[in-house]
Amino acid sequence: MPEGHTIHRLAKDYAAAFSGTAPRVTSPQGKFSDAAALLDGGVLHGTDAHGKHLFLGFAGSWIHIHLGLFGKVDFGGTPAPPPTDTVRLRLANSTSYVDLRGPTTCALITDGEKHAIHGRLGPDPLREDADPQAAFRRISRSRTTIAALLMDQKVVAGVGNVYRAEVLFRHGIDPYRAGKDLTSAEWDAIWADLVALMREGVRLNRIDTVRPEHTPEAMGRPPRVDDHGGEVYVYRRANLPCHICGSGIRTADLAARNLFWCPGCQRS
DNA sequence: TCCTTATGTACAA
DNA sequence: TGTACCTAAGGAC
Repeated sequence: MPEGHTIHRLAKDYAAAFSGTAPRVTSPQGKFSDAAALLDGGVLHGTDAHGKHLFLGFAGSWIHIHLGLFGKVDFGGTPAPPPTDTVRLRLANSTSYVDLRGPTTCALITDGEKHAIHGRLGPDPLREDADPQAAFRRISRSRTTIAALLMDQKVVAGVGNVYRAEVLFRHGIDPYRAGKDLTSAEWDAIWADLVALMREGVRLNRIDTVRPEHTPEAMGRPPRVDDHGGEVYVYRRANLPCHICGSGIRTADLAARNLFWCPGCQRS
């Protein structure tokens, strides 16, 4: 689940259920018990998200959450069921509960530490304060592939393996092209597309990247939903025919992640 | 019941 | 570049 759109959606959902209330804060699994005891009964004043980092605001401190590859969050109404022994953090008030499992990070941090995290992250297409030119300055100076640069959170924050593969497909760009060979106009178009795709991702809580004219329905094929919840052009479609040109979708290891692209549609 | 895999990151060598 | 970390689902036996 967790690319940037998931985290921004979680920030909204945590705020809707708990902002302005003083939830019970517990750590059934135990790894966050000391901090939970400090926060228990304090008011959650708001939430924030930058890239894949989620922040829950309490007086004088923040809970910093990063889901990593496995982290999951589940919301529910009262009465909350007994927590299972993998729940790292539970918030519960008179109407809702939310459980966090398997995060890479769940830590209590100061304002200053939060500020430092923002400082090391690149612009986030889902944040109003984002400066896409800051990303282009790094990209246009780099010999690294555009596929790797899009996954580098210091360059752009919030893009993960699905949006990376899909946005490069939508712009017909070979994932192995060097960042320095990307034109300013190409970057502007990619950025605008990421903003639109990721906003839609927050709204629908899933990743859909296929244009209306390319859906199976529009192309006279049987309806199909990919097993990650949305509909995509190339992500995890290795060896299947491209929706547009019919070429077999290719896959390769790039920086320990699976890269997917269409050799017919992404030639340069 | 075991093995693989996953939309991620950090750190060691 | 490799490895460690965190969890759960699905598939092979």
